[in-house]
Amino acid sequence: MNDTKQARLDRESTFSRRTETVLRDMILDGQMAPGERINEVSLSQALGISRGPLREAIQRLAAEGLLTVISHRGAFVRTFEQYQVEELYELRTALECHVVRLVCERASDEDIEGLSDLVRETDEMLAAAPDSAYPADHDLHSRLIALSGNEAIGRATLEAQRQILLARRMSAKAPARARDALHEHRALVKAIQKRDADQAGKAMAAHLAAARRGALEALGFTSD
Amino acid sequence: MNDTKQARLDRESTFSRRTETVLRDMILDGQMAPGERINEVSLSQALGISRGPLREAIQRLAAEGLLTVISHRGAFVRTFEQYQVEELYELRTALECHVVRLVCERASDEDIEGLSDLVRETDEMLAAAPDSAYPADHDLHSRLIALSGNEAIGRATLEAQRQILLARRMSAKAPARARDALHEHRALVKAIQKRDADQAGKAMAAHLAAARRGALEALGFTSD
DNA sequence: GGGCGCCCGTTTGTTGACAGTTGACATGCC
DNA sequence: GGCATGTCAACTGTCAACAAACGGGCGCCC
Repeated sequence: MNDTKQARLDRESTFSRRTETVLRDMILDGQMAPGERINEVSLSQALGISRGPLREAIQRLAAEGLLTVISHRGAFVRTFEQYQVEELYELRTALECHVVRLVCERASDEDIEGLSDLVRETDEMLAAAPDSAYPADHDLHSRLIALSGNEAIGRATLEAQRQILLARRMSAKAPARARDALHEHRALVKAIQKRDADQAGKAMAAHLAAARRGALEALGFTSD
Repeated sequence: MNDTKQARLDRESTFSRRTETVLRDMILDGQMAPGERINEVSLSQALGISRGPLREAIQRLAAEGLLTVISHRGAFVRTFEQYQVEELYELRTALECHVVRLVCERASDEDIEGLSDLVRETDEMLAAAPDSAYPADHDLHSRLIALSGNEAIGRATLEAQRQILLARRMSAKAPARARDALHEHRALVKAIQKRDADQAGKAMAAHLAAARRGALEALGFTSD
């Protein structure tokens, strides 16, 4: 058994920790609607644990920005105003534009080759099933962050991405942006291959701006 | 009683919440050394509460990156490797360089005038007491973040700043960088007054790079 | 003498119960 | 009819006790 697995088991070896990931998945999967209140008694019973570990998990998810806790009233799945969604995309822009600059400076040629492989694979998958959602496990963004090698930026970005994912749960419709996103990704990778940090940063900013427009539109917010 | 105060009272109206801020202050004030373990029983007794609320506060501070919780072993005041400190400064660079660009684009002339007033006041205070520490309540960085008007970026930056503050607790010596920082701040504000986003971003990057060097040196790490 | 395994005190993880607060409903008054 | 007040059930905040896990110390075996 390798260390990573051991460490993961250790990290999950407690009700509180396991509940945290279960709850997070429930929130992000849409099993709990934004604004919905968490009833500690019934949820803890449903999960087969007591209120203590559940409350601890709630505290962590609140610190992560997925729950809003109000004293003596309870924990609610977080809702987002338009300005908050815009702020989150701006946060991602700040972080991920810096990430691609770092990748341009630091990544090996093989790693960058892997990026274009990734885009090509996604292209083929999308050609085979044109209306499918963008395959999450082939996510270019997480790959880029991994290549940047900065765990702190990685955590911050992941948090912002999750909050955006939750915000989009407020709308039923998911805009079919897969093809557009793919084109933007291709342009982004092309800039990285040239190791042109400025151009790569602009490509990322443009990509995120387009994603933001799509999100705001899906949420019924007036996109400027 | 104004709303802000009411909201703050509400937010602090519970042992768990109050303990969170008390504990955070204890950690950042240096009352608890990095690496030190928190004994839940003795600390809860010292605070006059039970272990439940204390544990909840610990969970939130762990999510904030100030504590490290290891299953069945306890919560420890976080320690930092050199690479982690470097990552944090890189994170701040990504965030705060974006912040100053936003300020250049969005801040009013009066707000920018306020920035130079701030630098001037700090200058005078530093001239009166040359060896004093950099006055925290006149912190230019938080002012800039406030002017950017982005709460999400603000929270992320605050978290990074606090982690750096904690990391520096691992070293006794605080480098006397106040005068240098002031000069860098002045250059930064000058660029903002010209609303030159590129130059302001570069000034912020240079300022943070200098701060990073100072921090790494104080921590006894080999600065590259 | 050194290494291995067991045991026990200490500390954390979890539970169930109690107390205080909130929001909603019903009642009474203007 | 509308508004203020009182009451009540439901829920959260807190506590104290129980159970499991960890690690240090001891003795035993080689």
